[in-house]
Amino acid sequence: MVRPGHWGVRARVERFSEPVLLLLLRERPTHGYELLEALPSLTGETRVDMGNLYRVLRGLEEDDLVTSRWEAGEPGPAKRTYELTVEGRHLLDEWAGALQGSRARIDTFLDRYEGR
Amino acid sequence: MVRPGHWGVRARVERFSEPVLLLLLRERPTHGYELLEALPSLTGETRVDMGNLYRVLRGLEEDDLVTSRWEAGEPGPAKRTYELTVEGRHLLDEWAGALQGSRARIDTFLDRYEGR
DNA sequence: CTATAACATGTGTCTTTTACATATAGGTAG
DNA sequence: CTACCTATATGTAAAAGACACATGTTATAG
Repeated sequence: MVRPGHWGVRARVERFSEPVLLLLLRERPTHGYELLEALPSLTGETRVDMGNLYRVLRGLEEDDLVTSRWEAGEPGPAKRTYELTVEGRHLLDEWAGALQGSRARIDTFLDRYEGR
Repeated sequence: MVRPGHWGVRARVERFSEPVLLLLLRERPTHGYELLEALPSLTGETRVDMGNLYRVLRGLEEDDLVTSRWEAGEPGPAKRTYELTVEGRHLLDEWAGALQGSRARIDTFLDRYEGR
């Protein structure tokens, strides 16, 4: 991030992929690789780290925020399909509220920035 | 963060204290402790880590984004007053642009969230 | 005059989060 | 057979953040 003489600036929300995953899973059950491809359009990142993505998904499952099942009968490698639970839905709601607060703080910053 | 059975949700922008510092310093030269007290109103955090704050300030100075001088002649402990440089001003501009993008992504997320 | 508190700047270190690299395996196209 | 895409996963390093403590100045309360 800090290359000599240059401070890269990205302004990302911490752990933003988590609420994005929950949102995508609220729309329909989805498997990891498909989520991996859908994430960039929402996160704005060119690529998403797959290793961490799968870890987040299993972490969510450990806390019963999602459930998973192996998808059988389809061609290609086995897919683990994730589905949002009621608790997961609640967490998404919490994230939405927190993100509204985050947006408000960014607005405050930008208003003050544009003040001159 | 992950207490058993509860996923805390904070939705903070990564390294947000950095652009906030730059913004405050654009308004006027300020010393560390004063910045420490001014930060919470802009970051939304109840408290700001002083250790990391001073480290960020010295990091900014290393890259010539701010300059500092010891304030003499005043009562009380010596104060190191920081002042924004032209490069620092440019970095602030970069942050402002990046934060606009960040806000746009949050808006996209919330629109899709409120979609049902 | 002494203890306490507020001001002010800093270091040390652990945990959490993110980044980068690699492993494994089924299926398809050339 | 080889290369590539799909799909899931582990190992580990680096960056960012959290928590604890050290040091010195000055003002105020007892």
